[in-house]
Amino acid sequence: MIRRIKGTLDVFGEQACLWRYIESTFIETVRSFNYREVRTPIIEPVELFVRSVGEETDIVRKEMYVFEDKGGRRVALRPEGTAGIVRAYIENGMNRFGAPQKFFYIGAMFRYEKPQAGRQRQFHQLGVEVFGSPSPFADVETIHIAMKFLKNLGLDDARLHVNSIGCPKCRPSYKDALKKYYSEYLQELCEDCRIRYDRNVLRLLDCKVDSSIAEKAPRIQEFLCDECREHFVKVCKALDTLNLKYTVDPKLVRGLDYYTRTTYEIKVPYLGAQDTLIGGGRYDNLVRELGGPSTPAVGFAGGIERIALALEKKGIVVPRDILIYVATAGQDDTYAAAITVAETLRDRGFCVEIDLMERSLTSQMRYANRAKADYVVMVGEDELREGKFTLRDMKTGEQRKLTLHEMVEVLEKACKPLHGDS
RNA sequence: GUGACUGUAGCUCAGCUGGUAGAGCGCCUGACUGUGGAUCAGGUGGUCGCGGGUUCGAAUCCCGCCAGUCACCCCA
Repeated sequence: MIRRIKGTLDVFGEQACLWRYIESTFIETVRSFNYREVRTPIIEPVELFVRSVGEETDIVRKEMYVFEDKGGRRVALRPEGTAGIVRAYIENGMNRFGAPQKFFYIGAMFRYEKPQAGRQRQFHQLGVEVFGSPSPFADVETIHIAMKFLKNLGLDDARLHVNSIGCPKCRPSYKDALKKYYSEYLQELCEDCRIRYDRNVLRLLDCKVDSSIAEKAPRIQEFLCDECREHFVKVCKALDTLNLKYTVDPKLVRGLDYYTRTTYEIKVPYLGAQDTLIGGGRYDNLVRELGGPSTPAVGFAGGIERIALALEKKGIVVPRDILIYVATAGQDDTYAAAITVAETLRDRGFCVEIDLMERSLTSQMRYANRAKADYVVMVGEDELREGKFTLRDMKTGEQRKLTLHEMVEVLEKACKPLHGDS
């Protein structure tokens, strides 16, 4: 038996419905803010990620799928979405359309990691990117979208954590201060932390082995330059205006090098170690660093698998279409009539199933019940003779004989509350 | 990449100290020659994750591999 590659997922049935529900809720939400879709390639030059995500990050150092194509090009499966979109923005000269430019995307990402629940090698992200606005209102709009999206899904218990990690002007002085502080504790640090000390000082803050040293470490807020501090204050104020609850988390450091100023994460308290549903932040220098015009930007990415897990954990179910099963009882001529009935109902927008197994009426009823059909229409000899069909409400067991026209009317009336008002 | 645990029917699991497999649920059919959910009867279903070793004999013991789960690393 050929089996799927480690860390990949086959998704179908109920679960696929859940994914589609997540995606369509996301699209609905971003459309209401007038964001436009962007689709970029899954394969990109390795160099793109080395220069954007960062040479020293784990993503680039050990998690990237890299190969050489037949033309000798060094190719990577994208480990995240932002880099490709920034590349596309520059390559297509999107800045000529003015600012801001607001995009959303949905797609597969790849990272070679040890899989566990909520962490796949092929995983799926949805996200937004805003180009051209240096304003804290842009940061907050992306957060607003993220929170509203989760709320629309029913995840109103998601918790927002925000921080500012400064800019190239003020961050170095903070890093120096951290190094100075930690240099006195080098002996007490865990093995990983000694590596972090040299490679990425900021990461020392969220060590899980021993947090007591980090507790007393200098806080970045005290090192922010005036511009960064003001920016952060405005972000917090705007969040208050929108009534979005948040926690300022000075230890919130993100793993990608391109972030400046605002960083944020949205977590849910019941998913174990993989509890971050959405992560994002501002990246004011990335467009320029990749060769484009100096363009501030901000965005987030959310993990579809994790959001799906959260919804499952909370027992949130996807609203289902009304299902009508057309059952045949009798000979071949009833089947012909049943098809016509089914098709008429489909043309009216209903979701209609008909027997494909040539089973007995009893079996068809069993099937309809199992498929959670809301109504069964029975088409048999009697119905053909009378020109009226039997409509059975599977919930109440009530049934009546109706002409096709009457049946459509009854069903449309009955389904209206479930389809919403229109 | 590191550590720990797990892997028996579609699903949840039982199978004691080695004697080549069971239950519940599900699914199919019937009781019910035009009616689902309840009940009853029958039926379908498994190279015991894969490979090797020990043994007269392995689902059971040993080793390796694969996959999953949990934590770390990191992140969505």
